[in-house]
Amino acid sequence: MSDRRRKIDLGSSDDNGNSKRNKQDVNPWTGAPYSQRYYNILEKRIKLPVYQFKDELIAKVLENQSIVVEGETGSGKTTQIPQFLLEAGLATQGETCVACTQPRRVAATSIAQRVADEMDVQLGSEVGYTIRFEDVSDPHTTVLKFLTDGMLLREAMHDPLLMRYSAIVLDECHERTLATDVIMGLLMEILPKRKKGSEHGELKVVVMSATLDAEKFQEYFHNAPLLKVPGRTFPVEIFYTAKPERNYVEAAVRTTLHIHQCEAPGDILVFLTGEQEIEQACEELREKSRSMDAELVVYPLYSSLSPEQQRKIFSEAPGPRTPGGPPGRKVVVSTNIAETSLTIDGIVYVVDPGFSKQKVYNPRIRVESLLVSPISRASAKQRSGRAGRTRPGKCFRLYTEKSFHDDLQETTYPEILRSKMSNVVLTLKKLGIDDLVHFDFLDPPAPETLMRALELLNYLGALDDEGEMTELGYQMSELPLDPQLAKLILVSPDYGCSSEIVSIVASLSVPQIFLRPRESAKQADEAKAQFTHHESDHLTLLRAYNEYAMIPDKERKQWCWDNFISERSMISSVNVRNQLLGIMKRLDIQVVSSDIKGDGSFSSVDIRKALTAGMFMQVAYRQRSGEYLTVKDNQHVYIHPSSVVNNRPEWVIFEEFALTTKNHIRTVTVTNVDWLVELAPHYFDLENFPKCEAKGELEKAYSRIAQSRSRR
DNA sequence: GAGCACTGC
Repeated sequence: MSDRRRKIDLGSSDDNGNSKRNKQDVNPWTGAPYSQRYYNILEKRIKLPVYQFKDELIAKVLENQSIVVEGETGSGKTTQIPQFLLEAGLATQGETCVACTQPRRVAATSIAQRVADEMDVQLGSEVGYTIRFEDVSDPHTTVLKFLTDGMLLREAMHDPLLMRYSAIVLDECHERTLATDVIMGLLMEILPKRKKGSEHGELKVVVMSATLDAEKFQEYFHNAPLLKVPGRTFPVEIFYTAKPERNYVEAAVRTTLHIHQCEAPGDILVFLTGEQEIEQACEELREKSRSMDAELVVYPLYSSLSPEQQRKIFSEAPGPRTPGGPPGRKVVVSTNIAETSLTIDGIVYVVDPGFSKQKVYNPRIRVESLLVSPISRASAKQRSGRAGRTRPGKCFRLYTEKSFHDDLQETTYPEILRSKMSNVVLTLKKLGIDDLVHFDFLDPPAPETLMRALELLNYLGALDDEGEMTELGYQMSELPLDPQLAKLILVSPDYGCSSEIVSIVASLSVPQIFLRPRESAKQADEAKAQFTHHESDHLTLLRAYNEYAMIPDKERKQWCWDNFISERSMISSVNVRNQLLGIMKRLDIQVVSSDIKGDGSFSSVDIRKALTAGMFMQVAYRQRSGEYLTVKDNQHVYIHPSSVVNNRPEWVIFEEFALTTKNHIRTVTVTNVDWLVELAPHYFDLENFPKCEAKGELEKAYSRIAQSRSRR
């Protein structure tokens, strides 16, 4: 063992962590001597649990094409393992580099910065990152690159064997994001083509996961060896309720107040499922704690809060109300965002009612929706872990121990089993995967879900009847959008309004632009009324976008505030629009506008026609009874009350089908039956059409068109 | 007449 170790250990310090000032004091990547800061950080790095496993990891990586690393929080795996791969000699400056994927952008950027510091190099030169809108890396010098999993997938579309990489570290695999799952499937195709000694050179893969799934990953990667790295966290004592709770919000409030009164000092984190629930619980907590001896400061936390509101959760807990009195306490009431994306140090108590909102997909009616569902045991463990980051903590689970073991699933259903596949299928087709049925997914989606995706892509013209990708399909795959929106962009020049359509599409790809805080709902509605175009929510969005774009930069913040418009969303829609324009230029798609006067005016008819040409699969028709039915699927739907379209038109196209108390269609635009049969006759082919009132109207439209043609 | 968990390109 020791012999082999010496050969591969290229370490820059001895085993005691004492860096000897010798020739190894020169940074091999830059040729410059190491700074004092490097040695200071090195001392801490050596103490990380993962450091003990450095030689073992390097040996395993050199011997195997894939390995699995199971490491708990606090092990240091994310920052150290990519560096160990560099020490193993896997990267060659200017030729190949090591990639490390992250599910979230902030993680990719902040870890890159940390590792650049540890390696004593400039961020963007030897160590870099790539996320959407931002590439801080250099093909000539970068040897280690952090990137989002979605970004690696994009890169693969133009580099199908991932030739620029010699090793790929997939981090946070246990989260099973859609992109991570697709990349893993893709690696199953790539790895046999990039074995040791092959013409393309070897590609190494390190799959990193926080426990639980390690065996499944090992088996999937053809019995890859496992390296287990312990974490470094504090013990968390778990409590269960004796009986099931009927109302979990009420139980969460009660438990929190109980902790506040009876437990030693330390902050509390409460998990609930959504904004409304959280605001309600916060109000009750404030109300009921007012008369208590110790102060309780309550912060809500969910993603649609502004960054400054989110930052408040990091403020210190308050002191005693009166000198010598009991110290105050902080409680954060949060969605799942605090389970993975946001870490709050100093949490000692966690209250876990055991629910979260999860996306579900119903392929039969082609609808994705959010459902409050029980969490998995893995999630429950992750939540309780949030109590032990700085010292020993306690977690109060508001369900019985029996329920934890018998009712909860082991792990959360991976996203790939809960999503529409249309975008994934388009991407895989672009990557040259022809046989989707036999594509080696870790968890294969339901065949019906894949069928739905193929059907949609065929109707959109992205795939021909043999399932081969068309020229249009190639262009669609280049656009980072859902296939329908991509199609919409590609047809829009035919209607002379691609400039407007890009603005609309950009506005649709960001979170809600029109804000409506409960306490000022009326003012918000009045503000939105200025932008209203009665035939269309899409055109209402366009008006808001156009006005925003015409305002000088320094007035925009105030304008957003005055008009109840989300500044964050507006800024990101401008970014998205610019990215889309860049891709359109590359694809040679014309940018034309119906705004002849240049004052932000537009042609409603042309734009609504373009929308109809792109979104013909999402149409609803008003029955004589007054109810709307979706065309073909015959689902009862209601126009969402937030829509500006309130005169109950006969035909509408819609962006989104939201299942809540009722089946709502949101973001709708008035269309008409003549356009439908003119623009999408292949979809409205009456031979394969369920009998319904809409069918009669379509028949009439077809004969009208036939008559006018014969008259001509 | 309303309730969009969270990411990502």
